[in-house]
Amino acid sequence: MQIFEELKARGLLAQLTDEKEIRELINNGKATFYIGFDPTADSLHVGHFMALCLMKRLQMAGNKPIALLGGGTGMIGDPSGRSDMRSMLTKEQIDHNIECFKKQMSKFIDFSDGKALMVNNADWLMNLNYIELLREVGACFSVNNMLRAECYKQRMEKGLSFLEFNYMIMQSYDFLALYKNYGCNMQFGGDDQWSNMLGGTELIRRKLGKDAYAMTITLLLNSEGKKMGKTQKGAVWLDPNKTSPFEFYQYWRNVADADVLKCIRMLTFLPLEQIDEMDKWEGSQLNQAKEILAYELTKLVHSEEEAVKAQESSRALFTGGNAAEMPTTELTEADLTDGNIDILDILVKSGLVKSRSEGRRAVEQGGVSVDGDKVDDFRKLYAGEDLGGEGIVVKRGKKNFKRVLVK
RNA sequence: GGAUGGAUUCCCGAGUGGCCAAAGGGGACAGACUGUAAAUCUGCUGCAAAUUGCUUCGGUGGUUCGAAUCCACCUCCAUCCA
Repeated sequence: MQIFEELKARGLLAQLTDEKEIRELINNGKATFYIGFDPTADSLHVGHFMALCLMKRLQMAGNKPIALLGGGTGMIGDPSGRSDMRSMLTKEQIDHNIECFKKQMSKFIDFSDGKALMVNNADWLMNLNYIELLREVGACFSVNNMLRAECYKQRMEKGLSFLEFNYMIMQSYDFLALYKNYGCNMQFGGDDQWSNMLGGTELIRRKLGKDAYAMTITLLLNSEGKKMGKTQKGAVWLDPNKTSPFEFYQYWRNVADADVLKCIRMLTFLPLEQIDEMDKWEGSQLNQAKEILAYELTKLVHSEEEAVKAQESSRALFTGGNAAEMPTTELTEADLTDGNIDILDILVKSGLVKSRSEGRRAVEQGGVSVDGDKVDDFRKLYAGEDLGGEGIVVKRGKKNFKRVLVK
Protein backbone atom coordinates (compact mmCIF):
# COMPACT_ATOMS: atom_id res chain seq x y z
CA MET A 1 0.00 0.00 0.00
CA GLN A 2 1.37 3.36 -0.89
CA ILE A 3 1.58 6.27 1.49
CA PHE A 4 -1.39 8.19 0.16
CA GLU A 5 -3.64 5.15 0.37
CA GLU A 6 -2.37 4.41 3.83
CA LEU A 7 -3.11 7.91 5.08
CA LYS A 8 -6.55 7.61 3.62
CA ALA A 9 -7.17 4.21 5.20
CA ARG A 10 -6.14 5.55 8.56
CA GLY A 11 -8.76 8.25 8.27
CA LEU A 12 -6.20 11.01 8.41
CA LEU A 13 -7.10 12.93 5.30
CA ALA A 14 -9.60 15.73 5.62
CA GLN A 15 -9.45 18.21 2.73
CA LEU A 16 -7.23 18.36 -0.33
CA THR A 17 -6.86 20.97 -3.01
CA ASP A 18 -6.08 18.45 -5.74
CA GLU A 19 -6.30 14.80 -4.80
CA LYS A 20 -4.79 13.36 -7.98
CA GLU A 21 -1.79 15.65 -8.01
CA ILE A 22 -1.09 15.24 -4.31
CA ARG A 23 -1.29 11.46 -4.53
CA GLU A 24 1.09 11.48 -7.45
CA LEU A 25 3.60 13.70 -5.66
CA ILE A 26 3.72 12.04 -2.27
CA ASN A 27 3.53 8.47 -3.53
CA ASN A 28 6.58 9.13 -5.65
CA GLY A 29 8.49 10.98 -2.96
CA LYS A 30 8.47 14.18 -4.99
CA ALA A 31 6.92 16.47 -2.44
CA THR A 32 8.71 19.07 -0.40
CA PHE A 33 6.11 19.96 2.15
CA TYR A 34 5.86 22.05 5.23
CA ILE A 35 3.90 22.03 8.43
CA GLY A 36 3.85 25.08 10.65
CA PHE A 37 4.08 25.02 14.43
CA ASP A 38 3.39 28.16 16.37
CA PRO A 39 5.35 28.29 19.62
CA THR A 40 2.42 29.01 21.91
CA ALA A 41 3.74 26.89 24.80
CA ASP A 42 7.01 25.41 25.99
CA SER A 43 6.12 21.90 24.91
CA LEU A 44 4.46 20.18 21.99
CA HIS A 45 1.15 18.47 22.62
CA VAL A 46 -0.91 15.70 21.10
CA GLY A 47 -2.14 17.82 18.21
CA HIS A 48 1.44 18.53 17.22
CA PHE A 49 2.21 14.86 17.61
CA MET A 50 -0.24 14.01 14.86
CA ALA A 51 1.43 16.47 12.57
CA LEU A 52 4.84 15.05 13.42
CA CYS A 53 3.62 11.54 12.69
CA LEU A 54 2.36 12.69 9.34
CA MET A 55 5.73 14.24 8.70
CA LYS A 56 7.49 11.05 9.64
CA ARG A 57 5.26 8.91 7.48
CA LEU A 58 5.83 11.13 4.49
CA GLN A 59 9.52 11.31 5.17
CA MET A 60 9.71 7.52 5.22
CA ALA A 61 8.01 7.55 1.83
CA GLY A 62 10.83 9.67 0.49
CA ASN A 63 9.36 13.13 0.73
CA LYS A 64 11.16 16.07 2.23
CA PRO A 65 9.60 17.75 5.25
CA ILE A 66 10.13 21.29 6.41
CA ALA A 67 9.19 22.01 9.99
CA LEU A 68 8.33 25.66 10.15
CA LEU A 69 8.59 27.27 13.53
CA GLY A 70 6.38 30.29 13.89
CA GLY A 71 8.73 32.76 15.50
CA GLY A 72 7.02 35.46 13.46
CA THR A 73 3.44 34.23 13.28
CA GLY A 74 3.58 33.51 17.00
CA MET A 75 3.85 37.25 17.50
CA ILE A 76 0.41 37.61 15.94
CA GLY A 77 -1.61 34.61 17.05
CA ASP A 78 -3.84 32.42 14.94
CA PRO A 79 -7.54 33.17 15.50
CA SER A 80 -8.64 29.89 13.83
CA GLY A 81 -10.91 27.83 16.00
CA ARG A 82 -10.67 30.27 18.84
CA SER A 83 -13.52 32.10 20.40
CA ASP A 84 -11.35 34.73 21.98
CA MET A 85 -8.00 36.35 21.45
CA ARG A 86 -4.84 34.54 22.43
CA SER A 87 -2.84 36.15 25.14
CA MET A 88 0.11 37.91 23.61
CA LEU A 89 3.47 36.27 23.97
CA THR A 90 6.66 38.20 24.41
CA LYS A 91 9.61 37.76 22.12
CA GLU A 92 11.51 36.03 24.93
CA GLN A 93 8.73 33.53 25.59
CA ILE A 94 8.53 32.74 21.90
CA ASP A 95 12.28 32.20 21.62
CA HIS A 96 12.23 29.95 24.65
CA ASN A 97 9.32 27.95 23.30
CA ILE A 98 11.03 27.54 19.96
CA GLU A 99 14.08 26.05 21.65
CA CYS A 100 11.84 23.57 23.46
CA PHE A 101 10.05 22.66 20.24
CA LYS A 102 13.32 22.11 18.43
CA LYS A 103 14.55 19.60 20.98
CA GLN A 104 11.32 17.65 20.97
CA MET A 105 11.01 17.58 17.21
CA SER A 106 14.51 16.26 16.73
CA LYS A 107 13.44 13.17 18.60
CA PHE A 108 10.82 12.33 16.00
CA ILE A 109 12.15 13.58 12.72
CA ASP A 110 15.49 12.87 11.16
CA PHE A 111 17.01 16.23 10.32
CA SER A 112 20.41 14.86 9.37
CA ASP A 113 21.96 15.27 5.91
CA GLY A 114 19.21 17.65 4.76
CA LYS A 115 16.59 14.89 4.97
CA ALA A 116 14.40 17.45 6.63
CA LEU A 117 14.64 21.12 7.36
CA MET A 118 13.73 23.26 10.27
CA VAL A 119 13.22 26.94 9.61
CA ASN A 120 11.85 29.89 11.49
CA ASN A 121 9.50 32.31 9.81
CA ALA A 122 10.80 35.13 11.99
CA ASP A 123 13.70 35.12 9.52
CA TRP A 124 11.57 36.66 6.82
CA LEU A 125 8.51 38.02 8.60
CA MET A 126 10.26 40.23 11.11
CA ASN A 127 11.97 42.33 8.46
CA LEU A 128 8.97 43.01 6.31
CA ASN A 129 8.26 46.57 5.38
CA TYR A 130 4.63 47.48 5.85
CA ILE A 131 4.12 49.50 2.68
CA GLU A 132 6.01 47.03 0.54
CA LEU A 133 4.03 44.15 1.98
CA LEU A 134 0.75 45.88 1.35
CA ARG A 135 1.65 46.54 -2.27
CA GLU A 136 3.17 43.16 -2.92
CA VAL A 137 0.87 40.88 -1.00
CA GLY A 138 -2.02 42.91 0.29
CA ALA A 139 -3.22 43.55 -3.22
CA CYS A 140 -3.68 39.81 -3.73
CA PHE A 141 -6.16 39.37 -0.93
CA SER A 142 -9.83 40.16 -1.06
CA VAL A 143 -11.19 41.21 2.27
CA ASN A 144 -14.61 40.05 1.14
CA ASN A 145 -13.24 36.56 0.64
CA MET A 146 -11.28 36.56 3.83
CA LEU A 147 -14.35 37.46 5.84
CA ARG A 148 -16.12 34.49 4.36
CA ALA A 149 -13.42 32.11 5.59
CA GLU A 150 -14.63 29.59 8.13
CA CYS A 151 -11.85 30.39 10.55
CA TYR A 152 -13.04 33.93 11.07
CA LYS A 153 -16.74 33.20 11.21
CA GLN A 154 -17.04 32.43 14.87
CA ARG A 155 -15.00 35.51 15.62
CA MET A 156 -17.35 37.85 13.80
CA GLU A 157 -19.62 37.94 16.82
CA LYS A 158 -17.03 38.05 19.57
CA GLY A 159 -14.77 40.45 17.80
CA LEU A 160 -11.63 40.03 15.79
CA SER A 161 -8.74 42.42 15.92
CA PHE A 162 -6.90 43.61 12.85
CA LEU A 163 -3.80 41.99 14.28
CA GLU A 164 -5.32 38.55 14.21
CA PHE A 165 -7.06 39.18 10.92
CA ASN A 166 -3.59 39.44 9.41
CA TYR A 167 -2.60 35.99 10.53
CA MET A 168 -3.85 34.45 7.32
CA ILE A 169 -1.73 36.82 5.30
CA MET A 170 1.38 35.97 7.29
CA GLN A 171 0.81 32.26 6.86
CA SER A 172 0.20 32.71 3.15
CA TYR A 173 3.38 34.69 2.89
CA ASP A 174 5.23 31.86 4.61
CA PHE A 175 4.12 29.43 1.96
CA LEU A 176 5.23 31.81 -0.76
CA ALA A 177 8.60 32.31 0.89
CA LEU A 178 9.14 28.59 1.34
CA TYR A 179 8.11 27.93 -2.23
CA LYS A 180 10.63 30.43 -3.52
CA ASN A 181 13.49 29.52 -1.19
CA TYR A 182 13.14 25.79 -0.81
CA GLY A 183 10.88 24.69 -3.62
CA CYS A 184 8.25 23.77 -1.10
CA ASN A 185 5.15 22.85 -3.09
CA MET A 186 2.85 21.55 -0.40
CA GLN A 187 1.50 22.52 2.95
CA PHE A 188 -0.09 20.21 5.47
CA GLY A 189 -1.76 20.99 8.70
CA GLY A 190 -4.76 20.45 10.93
CA ASP A 191 -8.17 20.86 9.39
CA ASP A 192 -8.66 24.14 11.22
CA GLN A 193 -5.86 25.53 9.07
CA TRP A 194 -7.65 24.96 5.80
CA SER A 195 -8.54 28.54 4.99
CA ASN A 196 -5.11 29.83 5.99
CA MET A 197 -3.53 27.23 3.74
CA LEU A 198 -5.71 28.10 0.80
CA GLY A 199 -4.57 31.68 1.21
CA GLY A 200 -1.05 30.45 0.53
CA THR A 201 -1.81 28.42 -2.57
CA GLU A 202 -3.78 31.35 -3.92
CA LEU A 203 -0.94 33.77 -3.25
CA ILE A 204 1.58 31.53 -5.00
CA ARG A 205 -0.69 31.23 -7.99
CA ARG A 206 -1.13 34.97 -8.21
CA LYS A 207 2.45 36.01 -7.58
CA LEU A 208 4.28 33.24 -9.42
CA GLY A 209 1.65 31.69 -11.59
CA LYS A 210 2.61 28.31 -10.12
CA ASP A 211 0.55 25.56 -8.56
CA ALA A 212 1.04 24.62 -4.94
CA TYR A 213 -1.05 22.20 -2.94
CA ALA A 214 -2.60 21.99 0.46
CA MET A 215 -3.91 19.08 2.44
CA THR A 216 -5.36 18.92 5.92
CA ILE A 217 -5.51 16.06 8.35
CA THR A 218 -8.57 15.26 10.38
CA LEU A 219 -8.64 16.81 13.80
CA LEU A 220 -8.67 14.17 16.48
CA LEU A 221 -12.09 14.59 18.04
CA ASN A 222 -13.67 12.29 20.57
CA SER A 223 -17.16 10.90 20.22
CA GLU A 224 -18.52 14.04 21.85
CA GLY A 225 -16.96 16.20 19.21
CA LYS A 226 -14.32 17.72 21.44
CA LYS A 227 -10.66 17.95 20.64
CA MET A 228 -8.72 15.10 22.17
CA GLY A 229 -5.52 15.55 24.09
CA LYS A 230 -7.03 18.01 26.50
CA THR A 231 -7.80 17.41 30.13
CA GLN A 232 -9.27 19.77 32.66
CA LYS A 233 -5.71 20.45 33.75
CA GLY A 234 -4.81 21.49 30.23
CA ALA A 235 -3.17 19.79 27.32
CA VAL A 236 -1.55 16.39 27.36
CA TRP A 237 2.05 17.39 26.79
CA LEU A 238 4.83 15.44 25.18
CA ASP A 239 7.37 16.83 27.62
CA PRO A 240 7.78 14.22 30.40
CA ASN A 241 8.28 17.00 32.93
CA LYS A 242 4.89 18.47 32.11
CA THR A 243 2.97 15.23 31.60
CA SER A 244 4.72 12.21 33.07
CA PRO A 245 4.87 9.04 30.98
CA PHE A 246 2.55 7.42 33.52
CA GLU A 247 -0.04 10.19 33.19
CA PHE A 248 0.38 10.11 29.44
CA TYR A 249 -0.23 6.36 29.42
CA GLN A 250 -3.25 6.73 31.66
CA TYR A 251 -4.79 9.37 29.42
CA TRP A 252 -4.92 6.96 26.51
CA ARG A 253 -5.78 4.01 28.69
CA ASN A 254 -8.93 5.89 29.66
CA VAL A 255 -10.30 6.94 26.29
CA ALA A 256 -13.93 6.10 25.62
CA ASP A 257 -14.82 2.85 23.86
CA ALA A 258 -16.07 4.76 20.86
CA ASP A 259 -12.71 6.44 20.35
CA VAL A 260 -10.15 3.67 20.80
CA LEU A 261 -9.96 2.32 17.30
CA LYS A 262 -9.98 5.73 15.73
CA CYS A 263 -7.04 6.70 17.91
CA ILE A 264 -5.11 3.56 17.15
CA ARG A 265 -5.69 4.05 13.46
CA MET A 266 -4.73 7.68 13.40
CA LEU A 267 -1.95 7.84 15.94
CA THR A 268 -0.03 4.58 15.94
CA PHE A 269 2.19 2.98 13.35
CA LEU A 270 0.66 -0.47 13.80
CA PRO A 271 -0.06 -2.23 10.51
CA LEU A 272 -3.56 -1.72 9.19
CA GLU A 273 -4.30 -5.45 9.02
CA GLN A 274 -3.74 -5.73 12.74
CA ILE A 275 -5.97 -2.71 13.38
CA ASP A 276 -8.74 -4.12 11.21
CA GLU A 277 -8.58 -7.25 13.32
CA MET A 278 -9.06 -5.21 16.51
CA ASP A 279 -11.95 -3.42 14.92
CA LYS A 280 -14.00 -6.57 15.47
CA TRP A 281 -13.48 -6.46 19.21
CA GLU A 282 -16.42 -5.58 21.37
CA GLY A 283 -17.36 -4.84 24.94
CA SER A 284 -14.79 -5.44 27.61
CA GLN A 285 -12.38 -6.80 25.05
CA LEU A 286 -11.89 -3.19 24.03
CA ASN A 287 -9.97 -2.79 27.23
CA GLN A 288 -7.16 -4.67 25.56
CA ALA A 289 -7.25 -2.27 22.66
CA LYS A 290 -6.92 0.59 25.10
CA GLU A 291 -3.85 -0.99 26.61
CA ILE A 292 -2.36 -1.37 23.18
CA LEU A 293 -3.13 2.22 22.32
CA ALA A 294 -1.64 3.53 25.55
CA TYR A 295 1.43 1.34 25.25
CA GLU A 296 2.12 2.18 21.63
CA LEU A 297 1.77 5.90 22.09
CA THR A 298 3.86 6.02 25.23
CA LYS A 299 6.51 4.06 23.37
CA LEU A 300 6.44 6.49 20.44
CA VAL A 301 6.49 9.63 22.50
CA HIS A 302 8.74 8.57 25.37
CA SER A 303 10.46 5.21 24.94
CA GLU A 304 9.82 1.51 25.05
CA GLU A 305 11.28 1.39 28.53
CA GLU A 306 8.92 4.09 29.80
CA ALA A 307 5.99 2.39 28.12
CA VAL A 308 6.74 -0.89 29.88
CA LYS A 309 7.12 0.85 33.21
CA ALA A 310 3.89 2.77 32.80
CA GLN A 311 2.01 -0.33 31.78
CA GLU A 312 3.28 -2.37 34.69
CA SER A 313 2.46 0.35 37.19
CA SER A 314 -0.95 0.80 35.73
CA ARG A 315 -1.77 -2.89 35.86
CA ALA A 316 -0.46 -3.26 39.37
CA LEU A 317 -2.38 -0.25 40.69
CA PHE A 318 -5.69 -1.20 39.21
CA THR A 319 -5.54 -4.79 40.30
CA GLY A 320 -4.94 -3.64 43.85
CA GLY A 321 -1.24 -4.31 43.99
CA ASN A 322 1.56 -1.93 44.62
CA ALA A 323 3.63 -0.43 41.88
CA ALA A 324 7.18 0.70 41.84
CA GLU A 325 6.71 3.20 39.06
CA MET A 326 4.28 5.89 39.83
CA PRO A 327 4.32 9.65 40.18
CA THR A 328 6.11 10.38 43.41
CA THR A 329 6.20 13.38 45.68
CA GLU A 330 9.14 13.72 47.99
CA LEU A 331 8.62 15.73 51.12
CA THR A 332 11.27 16.95 53.50
CA GLU A 333 11.42 17.40 57.25
CA ALA A 334 10.34 20.98 56.67
CA ASP A 335 6.93 19.78 55.56
CA LEU A 336 6.32 18.15 58.92
CA THR A 337 4.88 19.79 62.01
CA ASP A 338 6.19 18.23 65.21
CA GLY A 339 7.18 15.19 63.21
CA ASN A 340 3.67 14.74 61.80
CA ILE A 341 1.76 15.72 58.71
CA ASP A 342 -2.00 15.63 58.25
CA ILE A 343 -3.80 14.01 55.38
CA LEU A 344 -4.90 17.32 53.87
CA ASP A 345 -1.34 18.55 53.69
CA ILE A 346 -0.31 15.32 52.05
CA LEU A 347 -3.03 15.72 49.45
CA VAL A 348 -2.17 19.33 48.72
CA LYS A 349 1.59 18.84 48.63
CA SER A 350 1.32 15.86 46.34
CA GLY A 351 -0.83 17.90 43.99
CA LEU A 352 -3.76 15.50 44.26
CA VAL A 353 -5.97 18.40 45.26
CA LYS A 354 -5.62 22.12 44.78
CA SER A 355 -6.56 23.30 48.25
CA ARG A 356 -7.19 21.98 51.73
CA SER A 357 -10.88 22.69 51.25
CA GLU A 358 -10.95 20.50 48.20
CA GLY A 359 -9.04 17.80 50.02
CA ARG A 360 -11.46 17.97 52.88
CA ARG A 361 -14.37 17.48 50.54
CA ALA A 362 -12.63 14.55 48.90
CA VAL A 363 -12.11 12.87 52.27
CA GLU A 364 -15.65 13.60 53.40
CA GLN A 365 -17.00 12.02 50.25
CA GLY A 366 -14.93 8.93 50.75
CA GLY A 367 -12.64 9.55 47.84
CA VAL A 368 -9.28 9.28 49.56
CA SER A 369 -7.37 6.22 50.59
CA VAL A 370 -3.88 5.54 51.84
CA ASP A 371 -2.21 2.22 51.09
CA GLY A 372 -5.62 0.82 50.23
CA ASP A 373 -7.41 1.94 53.40
CA LYS A 374 -10.08 4.56 53.11
CA VAL A 375 -9.39 7.72 55.08
CA ASP A 376 -12.53 8.84 56.90
CA ASP A 377 -11.17 11.64 59.06
CA PHE A 378 -9.72 14.69 57.41
CA ARG A 379 -7.80 15.48 60.58
CA LYS A 380 -5.88 12.24 60.43
CA LEU A 381 -2.18 12.63 61.13
CA TYR A 382 0.70 10.63 59.74
CA ALA A 383 4.04 10.37 61.48
CA GLY A 384 7.11 11.29 59.50
CA GLU A 385 8.68 7.88 60.16
CA ASP A 386 5.73 6.14 58.49
CA LEU A 387 6.54 7.95 55.28
CA GLY A 388 10.17 6.89 55.19
CA GLY A 389 11.55 4.29 52.82
CA GLU A 390 8.93 3.37 50.26
CA GLY A 391 6.53 5.96 51.63
CA ILE A 392 2.79 5.59 51.24
CA VAL A 393 0.50 5.36 48.24
CA VAL A 394 -2.18 8.02 48.36
CA LYS A 395 -5.18 7.55 46.13
CA ARG A 396 -7.71 10.23 45.34
CA GLY A 397 -10.70 9.07 43.40
CA LYS A 398 -10.29 5.98 41.30
CA LYS A 399 -7.50 6.99 39.05
CA ASN A 400 -5.26 9.47 40.80
CA PHE A 401 -2.34 7.92 42.59
CA LYS A 402 0.72 9.42 44.14
CA ARG A 403 3.50 7.89 46.16
CA VAL A 404 4.43 10.21 48.98
CA LEU A 405 7.57 9.82 51.02
CA VAL A 406 9.72 11.83 53.35
CA LYS A 407 13.41 12.01 52.62
C1' G B 1 -15.31 61.01 17.25
C1' G B 2 -21.02 60.26 18.49
C1' A B 3 -25.26 57.05 20.30
C1' U B 4 -26.77 52.61 22.72
C1' G B 5 -26.04 48.06 25.27
C1' G B 6 -22.61 45.22 28.09
C1' A B 7 -18.32 43.04 31.64
C1' U B 8 -20.90 38.39 37.69
C1' U B 9 -17.44 32.30 40.17
C1' C B 10 -14.19 27.12 35.21
C1' C B 11 -18.14 28.39 31.10
C1' C B 12 -23.20 30.17 29.98
C1' G B 13 -26.30 33.06 32.84
C1' A B 14 -29.84 35.20 37.09
C1' G B 15 -29.28 38.91 40.64
C1' U B 16 -30.91 46.55 40.45
C1' G B 17 -29.20 48.45 48.67
C1' G B 18 -29.20 43.97 53.80
C1' C B 19 -32.41 37.44 53.52
C1' C B 20 -25.56 36.99 48.69
C1' A B 21 -20.04 32.99 48.70
C1' A B 22 -24.20 34.95 44.98
C1' A B 23 -30.41 31.26 41.55
C1' G B 24 -30.41 27.89 37.33
C1' G B 25 -27.83 25.09 33.61
C1' G B 26 -23.26 23.01 31.59
C1' G B 27 -18.58 21.17 32.79
C1' A B 28 -15.25 19.26 36.48
C1' C B 29 -14.61 16.39 40.85
C1' A B 30 -16.29 12.41 44.47
C1' G B 31 -19.67 8.15 45.67
C1' A B 32 -22.96 3.93 43.77
C1' C B 33 -23.28 0.71 39.39
C1' U B 34 -19.34 -1.09 35.75
C1' G B 35 -14.76 -3.03 32.13
C1' U B 36 -9.66 2.12 34.45
C1' A B 37 -15.60 2.74 28.89
C1' A B 38 -20.50 4.86 28.16
C1' A B 39 -25.31 5.79 30.24
C1' U B 40 -27.90 6.54 34.88
C1' C B 41 -28.64 8.06 40.06
C1' U B 42 -26.54 10.83 44.44
C1' G B 43 -23.32 14.32 46.48
C1' C B 44 -20.16 18.36 45.63
C1' U B 45 -17.98 22.75 43.17
C1' G B 46 -14.03 30.56 46.55
C1' C B 47 -10.31 30.11 50.75
C1' A B 48 -9.30 28.80 55.75
C1' A B 49 -7.51 27.15 62.47
C1' A B 50 -14.53 25.51 59.42
C1' U B 51 -22.09 25.57 62.94
C1' U B 52 -17.37 30.51 62.55
C1' G B 53 -13.96 33.86 59.95
C1' C B 54 -11.78 35.97 55.49
C1' U B 55 -11.53 37.42 50.21
C1' U B 56 -14.60 37.77 45.54
C1' C B 57 -19.18 40.20 40.85
C1' G B 58 -13.85 44.63 34.77
C1' G B 59 -10.47 48.77 37.57
C1' U B 60 -9.98 53.01 40.95
C1' G B 61 -12.26 56.29 44.20
C1' G B 62 -16.93 57.87 46.59
C1' U B 63 -22.12 57.73 49.00
C1' U B 64 -24.18 54.52 53.02
C1' C B 65 -24.70 51.60 59.44
C1' G B 66 -24.47 48.22 55.03
C1' A B 67 -22.65 47.98 47.77
C1' A B 68 -22.41 42.75 42.71
C1' U B 69 -26.52 46.39 43.09
C1' C B 70 -26.22 53.76 43.79
C1' C B 71 -22.57 57.95 42.03
C1' A B 72 -17.83 59.63 39.46
C1' C B 73 -13.80 58.60 36.54
C1' C B 74 -11.13 54.86 33.81
C1' U B 75 -10.28 50.12 30.89
C1' C B 76 -12.14 46.57 27.57
C1' C B 77 -16.13 44.49 24.27
C1' A B 78 -20.59 44.45 20.94
C1' U B 79 -24.16 47.05 17.73
C1' C B 80 -25.45 51.40 14.92
C1' C B 81 -23.73 56.31 12.93
C1' A B 82 -19.13 58.82 10.94
